[in-house]
Amino acid sequence: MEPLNPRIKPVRMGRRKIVIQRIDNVTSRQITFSKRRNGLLKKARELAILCDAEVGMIIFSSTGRLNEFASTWLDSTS
Amino acid sequence: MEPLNPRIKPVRMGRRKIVIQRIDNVTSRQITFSKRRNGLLKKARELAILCDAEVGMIIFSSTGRLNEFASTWLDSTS
DNA sequence: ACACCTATGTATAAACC
DNA sequence: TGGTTTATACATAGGTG
Repeated sequence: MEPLNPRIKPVRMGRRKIVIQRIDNVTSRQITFSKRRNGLLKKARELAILCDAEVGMIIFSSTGRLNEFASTWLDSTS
Repeated sequence: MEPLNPRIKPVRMGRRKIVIQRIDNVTSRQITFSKRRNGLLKKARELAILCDAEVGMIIFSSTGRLNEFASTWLDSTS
C-alpha cells in the first residue's frame, strides 16, 4: 500500500455489512429502495421465466408511490 | 489438476452460469423454483423492512400451487 | 434523482445425503 | 422432497460524477 498522503485520494471503502432494519436516513432509504426494488423485480421476472410460474407483485414505497409487476395474466399489455 | 481416475470421486462442479429461459427438465425446474421462491420472498421482506415499504406478492408454481407474501396490510395474522 | 464503479456480502447451480 | 456443501455468479452499500 502507498503511504497515506493527504494530496492523494483515499481508497474506496467498498461495501459494508448491513443489518435488516429500517434505514433512518431518508436519502439512503430512498436510494436503497430504488436499487432493491429493481433487483426484486428482476428476480421475479427470472422466476417466472425459468420456472414457468405466474408472479404478481405490488410495492408501495414509503412515499406512497406504487410499483407493480405481473408475469402474465394480470398484464394488460399482453 | 489431477488426472481423471475413475476410482477418485469427480470434483464438484460448483455453480455454472445459466441463461434465463424456461428450464425444460421438470425436476430441475421444481428445485430451482423452490430455491428462488424462497430467495424472492426473503428479498421482499428485506425491502419492506429496510425501506419501510409495503410489499405484496403472489406466486403460482407451474403445478398450480399458490404462495403469497404481504408485508403488512393484507396480513391477516397481524 | 439516476448512472457508473468496485469491494464484498448474498444467492444459488450442481452434487450429494 | 427437503437439507447441506461448495464454487461461482450475482446483488448491492457506499462512494463519486
